[in-house]
Amino acid sequence: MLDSKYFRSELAETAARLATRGLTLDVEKIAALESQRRELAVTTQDLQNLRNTKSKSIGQAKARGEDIAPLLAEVDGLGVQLEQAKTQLDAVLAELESIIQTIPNLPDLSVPVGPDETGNQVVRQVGEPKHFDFDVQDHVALGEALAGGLDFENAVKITGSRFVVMKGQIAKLHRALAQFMLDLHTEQHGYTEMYVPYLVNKESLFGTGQLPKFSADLFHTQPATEEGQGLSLIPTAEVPVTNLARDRIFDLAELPVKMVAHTPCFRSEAGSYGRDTRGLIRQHQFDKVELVQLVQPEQSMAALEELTGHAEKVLQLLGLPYRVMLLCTGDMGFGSAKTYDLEVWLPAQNTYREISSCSNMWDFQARRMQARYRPADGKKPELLHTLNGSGLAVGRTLVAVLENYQRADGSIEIPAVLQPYMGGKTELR
RNA sequence: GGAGAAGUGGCCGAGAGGCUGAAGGCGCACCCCUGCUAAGGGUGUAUACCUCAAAAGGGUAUCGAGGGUUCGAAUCCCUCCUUCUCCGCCA
Repeated sequence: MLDSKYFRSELAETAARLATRGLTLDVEKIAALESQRRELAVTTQDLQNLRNTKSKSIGQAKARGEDIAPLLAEVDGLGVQLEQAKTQLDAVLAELESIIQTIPNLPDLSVPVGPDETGNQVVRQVGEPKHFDFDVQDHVALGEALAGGLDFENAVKITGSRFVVMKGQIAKLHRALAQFMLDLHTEQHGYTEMYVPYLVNKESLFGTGQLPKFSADLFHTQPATEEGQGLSLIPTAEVPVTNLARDRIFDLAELPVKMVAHTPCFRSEAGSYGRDTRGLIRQHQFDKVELVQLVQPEQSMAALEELTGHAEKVLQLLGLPYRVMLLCTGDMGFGSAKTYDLEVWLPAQNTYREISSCSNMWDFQARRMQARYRPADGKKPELLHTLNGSGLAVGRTLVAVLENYQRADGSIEIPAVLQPYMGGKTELR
């Protein structure tokens, strides 16, 4: 959520910056609501003040044993006036809230302006796409041919489309990838491993920005038990992990907080049917290792570079060619001020595909969550900055490993860093 | 799931319709005293918003959450949430 003070005082500037994201603000309407709010707030507070003062004098008069009837007469009607003012104020506040809650974050000034993904910039390209002297197969063909592999048919039977069953050595490779990532981030990059709930409440979804606007992208439980009522499956570990900071005030010494969690992610992807229907790329359920950092504001941009580097390290160690994209204003997510996407080379698609998205959310989520830190003893708490990034999406990493490490006979070489996690095995066949 | 008890500031803990944004203690910060240390004394110590050019000052809200009663609610009533104890069930 944007800072309402800044929002109201720099309405034109805000509107201009949001326009780069393709969003048109109804500036006049907002300004009108804002001045109404101001007026009604003052009226309400004045009435409350009057009521409090009168009530106090009634109390005092009563204590002295005086007749309070005339005082009560004075107060008569005050309650009704107050209630009216308050009702009006609440209505205006609710309208303003609903507007500001659905406004995305302001892009950082270093973000290129562009309409959609065509405006993204390649920041760097690491590793060279490997040359294959045979016809490459895609991960579906490779995975289904392996003994103990990817099984899409049975997933359809037991659940539906866009789910997968993994069996045997592929299931193990999938697990190995997640273990490898977790170990790397905890042992080399200083993150604390977290195990978190996969079902979250509305407050959490509001905190990270999924609600109220993106309810349709989520799976909501239609609960069999009362306990489950109103909970939703997490679309990313970012939700539970970042919300650990909700309603908290951190000491400066505690920052930065760096957390990593491996969780399944559930997305209904309502608008995306027809895209990537084949294979593991776009699933309703997938595993992801998520990095989250809570930092003081001055350090968030440096932290974004660091966090992106941590995600890149996974690709480097796996020997997967990739490139880093700086997303333009038109392609960024709702809460992000600046986002780098990592795109891994997929030989079968002959292109780079997103495998990680690393974002600096600035104070956008922190404001929704009231996640703060105390800059110094005795100083007022300030909003901290939150960052998150995939490190990496496990399913897509599996795709990348299968496709990039395939051999002419359909067997798969296991990258060296994964072999310890595979009981020393060097290949799948 | 059944039966009880409880949720107050950074923490502990009083308060049981008005004089309570909240006694007292601990902790913390600053100051004084003490040649060090220990002990002692003093002052201060929530958050958000509004008003004000800023500061000072003033105002409003907040005692788990939301409603209600009342001129007035931390205090009374209702609903919900959470925690604890005992029983049951379970991984």
